[in-house]
Amino acid sequence: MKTVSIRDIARHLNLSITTVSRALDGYPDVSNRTRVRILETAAEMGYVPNQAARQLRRRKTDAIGYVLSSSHARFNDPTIADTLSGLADEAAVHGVDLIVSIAPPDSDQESAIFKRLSRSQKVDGVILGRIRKEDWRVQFLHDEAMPFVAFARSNDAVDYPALEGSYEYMLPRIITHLKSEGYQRLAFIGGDSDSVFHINRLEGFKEGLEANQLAYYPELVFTGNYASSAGYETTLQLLKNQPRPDAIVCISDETAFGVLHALREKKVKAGSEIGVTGFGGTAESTYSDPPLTTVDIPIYQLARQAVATLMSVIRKKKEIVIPEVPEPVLVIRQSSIIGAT
Amino acid sequence: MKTVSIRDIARHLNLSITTVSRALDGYPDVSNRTRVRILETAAEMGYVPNQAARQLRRRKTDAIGYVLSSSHARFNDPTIADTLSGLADEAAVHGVDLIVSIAPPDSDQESAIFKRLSRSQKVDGVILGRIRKEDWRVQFLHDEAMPFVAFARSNDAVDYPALEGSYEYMLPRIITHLKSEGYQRLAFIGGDSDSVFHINRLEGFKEGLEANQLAYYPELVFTGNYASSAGYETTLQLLKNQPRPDAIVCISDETAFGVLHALREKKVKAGSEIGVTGFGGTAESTYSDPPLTTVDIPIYQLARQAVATLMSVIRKKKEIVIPEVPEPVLVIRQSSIIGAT
DNA sequence: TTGTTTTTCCAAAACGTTTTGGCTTTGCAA
DNA sequence: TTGCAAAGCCAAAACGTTTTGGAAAAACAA
Repeated sequence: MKTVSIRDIARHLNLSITTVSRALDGYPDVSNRTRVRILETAAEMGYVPNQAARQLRRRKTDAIGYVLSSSHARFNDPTIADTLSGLADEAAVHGVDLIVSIAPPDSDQESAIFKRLSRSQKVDGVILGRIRKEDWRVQFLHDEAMPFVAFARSNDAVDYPALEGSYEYMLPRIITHLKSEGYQRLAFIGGDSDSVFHINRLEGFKEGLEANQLAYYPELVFTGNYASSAGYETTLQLLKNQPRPDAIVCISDETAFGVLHALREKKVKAGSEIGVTGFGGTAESTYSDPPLTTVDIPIYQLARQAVATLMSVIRKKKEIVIPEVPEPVLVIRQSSIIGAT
Repeated sequence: MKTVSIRDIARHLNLSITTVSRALDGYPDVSNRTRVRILETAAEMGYVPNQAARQLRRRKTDAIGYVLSSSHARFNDPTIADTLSGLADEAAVHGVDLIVSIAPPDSDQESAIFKRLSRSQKVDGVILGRIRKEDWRVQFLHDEAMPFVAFARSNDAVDYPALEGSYEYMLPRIITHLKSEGYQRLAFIGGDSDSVFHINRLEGFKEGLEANQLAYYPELVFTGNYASSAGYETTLQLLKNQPRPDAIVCISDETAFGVLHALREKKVKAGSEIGVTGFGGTAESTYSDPPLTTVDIPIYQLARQAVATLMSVIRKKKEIVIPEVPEPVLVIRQSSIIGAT
């Protein structure tokens, strides 16, 4: 905390603080000899620029924000680790800090956080996760002229950079696979009904059914919470009624784990009796019983790209190139194979 | 981004910026009438104090830092979600920001991050996770006089506030339970060998054996990575040799899941043939096959308490009270019951 | 030589707060 | 009336940078 400022270096070398500042910033109007002297003593004295002063003067913060939705976090969402690693890693690449907050979706806290983030100039930009169909955050940030990038696109009438992170086009592939295995009566367990992920993936589910000439049963479509509990409880319900579905398509791996557990408890064979698929490609999907058919989503990459895009918006690159998102992969395991043990 | 400053308010009301500042900060030397006027126009004009300016002047940042260890994150550690929610929630309570970075343990990046954090005055304090036996970070932060709190205590000769988050005393209880079930030959799959969690829990394991008059087999003790893969691979190894252990104690639930999967693959009945226990109490432990005996750790609470403690250090409370950490609970499920199906 | 350009440096202002050390004005007591 | 205290307000300095707009010195050109 014994902090050395640019002024100390200047005094120490009998130079002006202007020259020291400019030397450190690499301006050409300081001779090589003095530049070297300055760099050396700076290093030697352990100089690190004071962020607050720099921010105040430069009028930017070199920080970006990410607000976890707490429902999200509390349920131990496995994506959170990958997401944060990606965000933090890429932020480091660009030399900016990552400020993480947490709030329930559409809560007062959430709105307070976003107001503070933008108006008190805490961050240069924001990453938006868990996009809702109508998302007040995009309108707000747009109005505030605060740069942002989203993991998916909402329905708001605002043009903004968004990754296509819902991967709804993978659902038809899942369904084609299920049909080829002989499953016919498909259920769907989704997320909260206003999340874009849920809406898009449900849409993909319907399209998949249609493309495969399978019937759509509205009574077999459920909302959930991305967590195991939704899968577990919904499945218990589902098993009570006849006719049963013969396959359950889940919006997340976690949900699918809950389904598997319920089936096991009710002595229904996952795979041979009822097919189950997840979405996400968590490490545990390899180790479940039976191993889970899922879509392997490159969340870590996605997060990195979100930050990369945001930085190009902030730094006012001429055109924002939204980087290609790596293709997800359908991983077929025993949970969706009728001939499985 | 059209930002309104304290000066705007002053001009608008024909007052000095001093008065406005003092009114907003609640000083007594401003009349009630003007205070109200100021508060009203401030709200009306949407004033939010500029953080950088405030930090610069007040010489504190109202932010705390947390550095994820990336090996940690990449393996999809389930504790990360709870930890971060706890940190972020409690940070919000105290009105401070949480800055999250990521770096591999003992790497150059890690040292660069900590240097920047402390010297450029980005944060008022730091939370330390994944404590190592000899942890350079505690010496460093101590030398820099940067406040910090750790989730567990290292061996360094420095006095600092640390929670007792390794809960090694729960291991004897696990072992007593295992013994009472009739298991005798116990294996242990841990974490990285220099982490305090690993060391303490292994110690607890040994003590538990001794207390229960069970033999300690060094060849049955393994390091790992807290993730499923370690459990899976170690178990495959373990099953090749005779005599086998009849129970496997794991340092984390994830590790235990890997163990369960390996056992299933090799047609060994978890529970009746080989007992398995985890540590952590993840939601999935309820849903595994068989359900996993584990120790339910209040990670979220622990994280909150870490922040609370840190804030009391920062705010220079006379004495630092390290809050009581809620008691973990041993949850016994079928994975460690011999009579189980 | 004089004039011109280039190189190298710097004083001062600015960013938006907080804080110090007052200065007026008012009210009250003597 | 004077003296004094309290209440209410403010100018200016400070925090540590960056940036503007030169100025002095050196190098070069004529």
